[in-house]
Amino acid sequence: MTSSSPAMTPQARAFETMRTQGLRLTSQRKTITEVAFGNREHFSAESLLARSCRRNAKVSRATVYRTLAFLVRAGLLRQVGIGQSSPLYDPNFADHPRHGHFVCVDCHKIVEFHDHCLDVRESIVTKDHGFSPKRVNLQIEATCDALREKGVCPRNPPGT
Amino acid sequence: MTSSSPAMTPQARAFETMRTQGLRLTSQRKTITEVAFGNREHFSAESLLARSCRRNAKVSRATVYRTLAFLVRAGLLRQVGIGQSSPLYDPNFADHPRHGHFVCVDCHKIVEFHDHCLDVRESIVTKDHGFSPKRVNLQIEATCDALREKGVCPRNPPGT
DNA sequence: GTACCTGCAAATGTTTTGCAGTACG
DNA sequence: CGTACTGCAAAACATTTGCAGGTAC
Repeated sequence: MTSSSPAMTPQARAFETMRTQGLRLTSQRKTITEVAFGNREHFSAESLLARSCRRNAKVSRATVYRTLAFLVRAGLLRQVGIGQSSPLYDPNFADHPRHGHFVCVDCHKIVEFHDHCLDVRESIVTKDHGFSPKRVNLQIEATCDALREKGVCPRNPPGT
Repeated sequence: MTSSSPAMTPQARAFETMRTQGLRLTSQRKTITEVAFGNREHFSAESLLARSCRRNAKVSRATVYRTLAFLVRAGLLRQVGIGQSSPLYDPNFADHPRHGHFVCVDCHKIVEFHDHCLDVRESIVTKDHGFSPKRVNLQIEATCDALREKGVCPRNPPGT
């Protein structure tokens, strides 16, 4: 297992890719990458900067943007346009490239999901149109059933 | 057929909605709406401004943005984040709310498609997660089979 | 006639870039 | 040690907004 195998963490794959491309593993890139993949939450460039600075004072906005661009180019991160003013980044993309997103219209939470039947059908439809699918981006805006029926959203309990 | 029936054109529905909401039908709103729904191509705010100005000199950037926001709010237009710097707007959304987009990685063309099986499966998966789907956004980045096999993309013939 | 709408230009917010200094390998 | 990388601050964009004047109804 030398090069970027799927068994490696996205973080490790990022460092590996930097090494392979002859890019220097600076303390800034290390911090930003660790923070980006430090949890499974989607994040904005600005929040990544804030959290990176908290861990390593020597991180600037410019370097955050430059490192984000690298991670996206490397296929380890994806931008998801969830309709906000600024885009969010999805740290789970490398491990689960085919997952989609529910965006709850009620509580604005983002829930990830994956369905094999959808994958298959998407592939068939794409082929039928003379294409071969490379990357799929599926986002479903939806309302919360529990909230409508019981008045409470299980993902967003009252008193929060 | 009084209020916004599906049989009306999106343009007519836009004017109808303005009237219903007590908004004034100014020459600027008229021009911008007509240009937006004037063909089936996706467009950016900037290109909408340019084309609107060509038809009616008295159209400003601010009014274009304000009118775009209205048309999106009214459900007649949708923003599609096709990865560009600025978002594109989809004039076919009102007539075909469930269609998805192929984005050709080779020629960068956008091709619309619709598949009923996908609709059904999306709905089931959404329900399984405790949601009710309201709006679906599916974007598939793909390569052109004909280009790979024959060296020519039928949507983008050589000499273009 | 008047409230709503528009254009202008400035403000805002986000991302990019040029450059001089810094530090990785 | 040299070259790639960084921080800074300015630039480049995209979009929004306040306000004075214009216009649909």
